[in-house]
Amino acid sequence: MRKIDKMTLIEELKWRGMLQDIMPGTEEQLQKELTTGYIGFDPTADSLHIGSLVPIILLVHLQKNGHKPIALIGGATGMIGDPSGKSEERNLLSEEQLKINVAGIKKQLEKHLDFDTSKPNGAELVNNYDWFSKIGFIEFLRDAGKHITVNYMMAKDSVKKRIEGDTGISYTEFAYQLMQGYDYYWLYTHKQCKLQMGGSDQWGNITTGTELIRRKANGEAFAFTCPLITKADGGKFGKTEKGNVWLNAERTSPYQFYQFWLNASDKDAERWIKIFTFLTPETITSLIEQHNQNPGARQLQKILAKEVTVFVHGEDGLKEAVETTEKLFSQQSASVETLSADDLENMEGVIKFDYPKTKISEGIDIVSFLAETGTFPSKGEARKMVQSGGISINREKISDIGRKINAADLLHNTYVLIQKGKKNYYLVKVL
RNA sequence: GGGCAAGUAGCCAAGUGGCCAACGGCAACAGACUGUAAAUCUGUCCUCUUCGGAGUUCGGUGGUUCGAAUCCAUCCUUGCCCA
Repeated sequence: MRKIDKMTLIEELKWRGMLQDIMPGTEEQLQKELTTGYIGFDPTADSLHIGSLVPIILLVHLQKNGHKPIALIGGATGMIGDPSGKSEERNLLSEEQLKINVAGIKKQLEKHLDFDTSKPNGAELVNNYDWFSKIGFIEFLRDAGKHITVNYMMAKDSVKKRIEGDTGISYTEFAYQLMQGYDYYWLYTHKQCKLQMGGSDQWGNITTGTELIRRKANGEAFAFTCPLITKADGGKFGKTEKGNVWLNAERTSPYQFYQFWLNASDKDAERWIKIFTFLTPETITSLIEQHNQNPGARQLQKILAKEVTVFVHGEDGLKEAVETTEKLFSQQSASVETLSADDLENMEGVIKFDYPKTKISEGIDIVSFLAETGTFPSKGEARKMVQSGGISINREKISDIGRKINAADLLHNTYVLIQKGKKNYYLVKVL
C-alpha cells in the first residue's frame, strides 16, 4: 500500500471525499508547475456561512500544496443569479450593499489564506464586477457569446432542468454560465489561472469556462469539483433551528457554531471530519476507529467541533464555546445554584432578555412570562410548548400551566434560566 | 396574436357548491427513548386566544348564491402547441 503521507493533492482530496468530477490532465498540471486556481464566492450577504467553508478549505489545501489560490467575489454575477439548483430570481444588490458584503467576505477570507504578495503563491482576491462593469452588452455578445452555441448552453443540466421543468428560465439566468465562463477566461488571460474549483453544481458553469478558453484563447484549462455536502438523514446541511450557520461571530456565536458540529450524527461526523479539518489521514483513520469502539463518547464530534471552531473563530472562540457548553450540558443534573452570577452573565450563545422586577414580585403566570420576555412570539405558542412539556425554568421542568413565576424563582436575586427543549437556553435578567 | 393546461399553507400535493382552516407526504419545532446522536414512536405545525373559541386564507379583482378553494367574468403569471 502506498504511504499515505505521500499522497498528491488530488489523491488526498479523493480520500477526503472532496472530489466529484475532475477534468483529465488536472492532476498532471498540478504536479508539473505552480498552478493558479480559483473559486467564486457570491456576495449575497456580508458574511459567509458554513456552506462556503468547503471552497475556502479547498483554496487552503491548494495553497498548502504550493499553488496560488484566487478567491473571486461575484460582484457582477451575484446580481444575475445562478440558475443551478435555485428556482427564484435573485434581487439586484445595490452597489453600496455590495461594497459592504465584499468587505465582510474579504475579511473572512483573509483569516484563512495567506495574502502575502511577496510569495509566489500568495493568495489574491478579485471581484468580477471590476471587469464586467467595463464591458458593454454588444462587446460581450461579440466577445464571449459568439464562441459558445446556445445548443451547448442548453445541454447543461442546470439549464435543462429548468427548461424541462415548469418554472422556465429567464434569459438573464440563462446567460449566467456565460458570465462565469468569461470570468475563467479573464483570469486565464490576466492571471494565468488554469484551474477552477467549486461545488459539483458548478460543473456546468465551469466547463463553459474551459470551453471558452479553448475556443477563444486556444488554451487548456482544468477543473475539479467537490460533492455538495449533505447530511446522512437527507436534511439540508448547515441549517439549525435558528437558521443558517454563519462564519461571522456576530451572526452565529462561537458557542452556537461549536454546537452545530458537536450535534453531528455519527455518520456525518465521519465524513465531515475528513472534509472540514486539516488533520492528517492517519490521525483521522485512527480517530474513526476509536470512535467506533465507543460511539457514546462522541469523541469524533468533539474533535470535529474543536478543529472547525478553531479554524473559524480561533483558540479564544473555542475556549468560550467549550466553557459555555460545559456549564450548560456537562452538569445537567447539577442544580442551578452551582452556577454563579458571573457564569450566567458570561454564557455566550444564550439569548438574554431584560424584564422589569415589579412584575415578578407580584407573581406572573408562566405563559405570560414566556411571551413577554420574548422567548415566544405569542401566548398561544408558549402555552402549547408548556403543555407538551418543552419548558424548564431553572432546570426544572414545568408541567403546571398555572405555575407562577415570583421572587422565589430568581437566581442570585436577578436571573431566571429558561430552557426550551433540551438545547435552547434563554436567560432573563430581572431589573 | 390563436388554441390547450395549470396557479391551494415553507415545499410537494388532494379537494370541483355547505360535513373545509382545507386529506396525505416532506421539511420544521417539542416530548419519549438515547449519547446534547441516528432510527423509531407521540404531539404541534395560518394568526390570536381567557383553550370555550375568534379572525384571515386557496394567483388578483369583481360577480352569481342563504352559502364559493370549488360556478361565472376579467386580469396577472407559468408551461405546452400553433402563427
